[in-house]
Amino acid sequence: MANATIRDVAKKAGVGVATVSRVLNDSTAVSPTTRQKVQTAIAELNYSPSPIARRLSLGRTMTIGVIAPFFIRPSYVERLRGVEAALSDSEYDFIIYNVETVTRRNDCFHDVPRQERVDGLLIMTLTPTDEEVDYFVQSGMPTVLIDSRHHHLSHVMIDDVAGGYQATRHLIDLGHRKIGYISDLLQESPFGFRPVADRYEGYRQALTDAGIDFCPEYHRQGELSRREARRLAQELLTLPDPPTAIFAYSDTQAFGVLRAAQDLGLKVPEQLSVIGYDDIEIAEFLHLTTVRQHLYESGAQGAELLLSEIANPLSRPQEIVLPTTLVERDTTAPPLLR
Amino acid sequence: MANATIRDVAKKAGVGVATVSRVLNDSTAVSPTTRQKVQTAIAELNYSPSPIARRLSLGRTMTIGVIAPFFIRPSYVERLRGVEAALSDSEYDFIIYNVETVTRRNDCFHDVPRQERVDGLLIMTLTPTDEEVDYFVQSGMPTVLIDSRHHHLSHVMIDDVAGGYQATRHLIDLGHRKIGYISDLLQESPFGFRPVADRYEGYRQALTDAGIDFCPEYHRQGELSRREARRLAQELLTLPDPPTAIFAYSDTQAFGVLRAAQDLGLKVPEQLSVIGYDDIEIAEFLHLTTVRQHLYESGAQGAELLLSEIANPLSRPQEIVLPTTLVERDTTAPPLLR
DNA sequence: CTGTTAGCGCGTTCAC
DNA sequence: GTGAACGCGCTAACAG
Repeated sequence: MANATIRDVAKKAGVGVATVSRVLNDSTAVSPTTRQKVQTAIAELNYSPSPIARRLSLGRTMTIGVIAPFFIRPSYVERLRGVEAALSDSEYDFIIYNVETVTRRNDCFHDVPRQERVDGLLIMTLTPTDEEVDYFVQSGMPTVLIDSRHHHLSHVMIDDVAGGYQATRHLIDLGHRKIGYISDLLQESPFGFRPVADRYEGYRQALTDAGIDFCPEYHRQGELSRREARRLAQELLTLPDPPTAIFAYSDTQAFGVLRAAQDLGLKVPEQLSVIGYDDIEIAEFLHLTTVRQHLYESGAQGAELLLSEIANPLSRPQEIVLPTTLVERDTTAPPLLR
Repeated sequence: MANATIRDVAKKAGVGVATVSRVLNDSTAVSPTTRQKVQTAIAELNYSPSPIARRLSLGRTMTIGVIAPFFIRPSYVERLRGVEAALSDSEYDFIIYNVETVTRRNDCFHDVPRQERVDGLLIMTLTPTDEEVDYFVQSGMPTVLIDSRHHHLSHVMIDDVAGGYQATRHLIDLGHRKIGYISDLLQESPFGFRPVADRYEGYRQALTDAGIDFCPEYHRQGELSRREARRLAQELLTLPDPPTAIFAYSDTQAFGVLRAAQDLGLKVPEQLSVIGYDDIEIAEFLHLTTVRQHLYESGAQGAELLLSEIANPLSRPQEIVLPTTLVERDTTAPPLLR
């Protein structure tokens, strides 16, 4: 009973293979009676068409490739979930290319398009160079960027400038004037992460709009980890004139800040306000005020964008910008009066 | 420059397609000079064989399916990471089938094997029924279970009985006699999760071995969520004779217990010891004593088991049992003396 | 409406 | 050693 082919079905139903193919893809009209015959034959043989043969014949792989540094940060899982949901309704499978090194990144960008393994590419956070984008375009590979941006490619962005602004603004509205910012490394992001520069820009802008001078000493950068953030926060908080509030680039880093405050015996939010970014699951548990990104949506919308691009290859690059949401919890409050 | 085929290469090198195929798969001996010709032709044409055509011809899909409720619990991501690592060295791709409902579970179990989409199946935590296992076997589909068990299928298990025992034993060794257990729903696990029953068994066994009577009142079950665990812990802690220590089925639930203690003004670990299970990332941050599972390894070893099973279909089912590790942090201590 | 036939790109017998 | 021809299972013209 292993595997019936379309020919077996055709024979059993007493029709030609093309007819079977027709009822399978209901492309052309088929007379109700023959359709019926074919369908019962299919049922009796427990027939299921071979996707591989179908793909070869169609010249399409019916799968899309998702390239991302998935396992480095919790936020990717949420995005992936959105992708999965959007794709599970379609005929497309997806295969994951996990990137944890620059070498691997380059390999993926170079090999995946030419290997005819996928009909489209979904790239998360990683930003391809102009050269690489040209390569994608020339290969005729539909490509959508999520959480990254390029003018030749459709992309769905989270408005990180606005998010950074929103976080900073919240602190300002509470009355803070001395606002520290602990961010990911701005300069040497080997993968070229957009959000790092964007959130920083939002921070600066909010300061400027409120007439607050930017104090370089209040901006610390370090590897995205709790430990490093804790160290940086410690530096910040032991300054002669320490900030009364700290905005962290990510929730993970915000937790490091919280820890530093705890180490120094500073009460949050009374003596120090802390705001994070991402709204990962634990954030709620720890009552962290943060900025929520709509990660699931970004994945889902990116996948749908790609699907439509595959269906309609000539379309112009589209841009979707997703907003962020301020989630007020218990780690921010007005500063103590002097 | 889109896509050269094997025929183009053959023509350019002035040989037959079979020869090209031979150097591609270095199956049969090819004279060094012709091999050289072919290889330069391949390089000049930037040729890359079509995986799809290859698969059709080979009759193998070169992809394996991974079925799991991935996005429900953080621990699956770690397992998946192990799978990815093991598979990225091989020629196999993998497709994720995410299961969030019982319907979806049944669809996956039924459809995936017959659709000739995959050469092998990796099933995480979900336990197929005997009937379903028969179906897999009859379909000739190599299948490996991770974190689940069946005598007809190879599987890699985490020794949850030992883990439950270990957690409970740790509490006992500290001097506790009144030990509560907050678990996932034991009865109506629609997916048939093994670990639920196993950890419970470990808990009971440790109690018995220490000569402590099992107190049904101390065992509470509820949906695996922080909120529900918090509610259950509250019940436990407001008992006339409350437990001095609580073992939680998962770290997530342990956090709910911690919260309940906080609500009631109970100091941890002085007035209440809490131990979790999983050692998810936040556990370290919150200094939770817990039992670590080797999740990454379970994924990696499962994938390798499957690969070897695909290569050698006649092999007998194998069983791999991975140990657990007690991670002592700051939420457990001896009980207060009366 | 429906059957026949020619590919899709590659592996693989078979003769040479 | 090497090339020609067939087949994997399906779709898409092209005739009827």
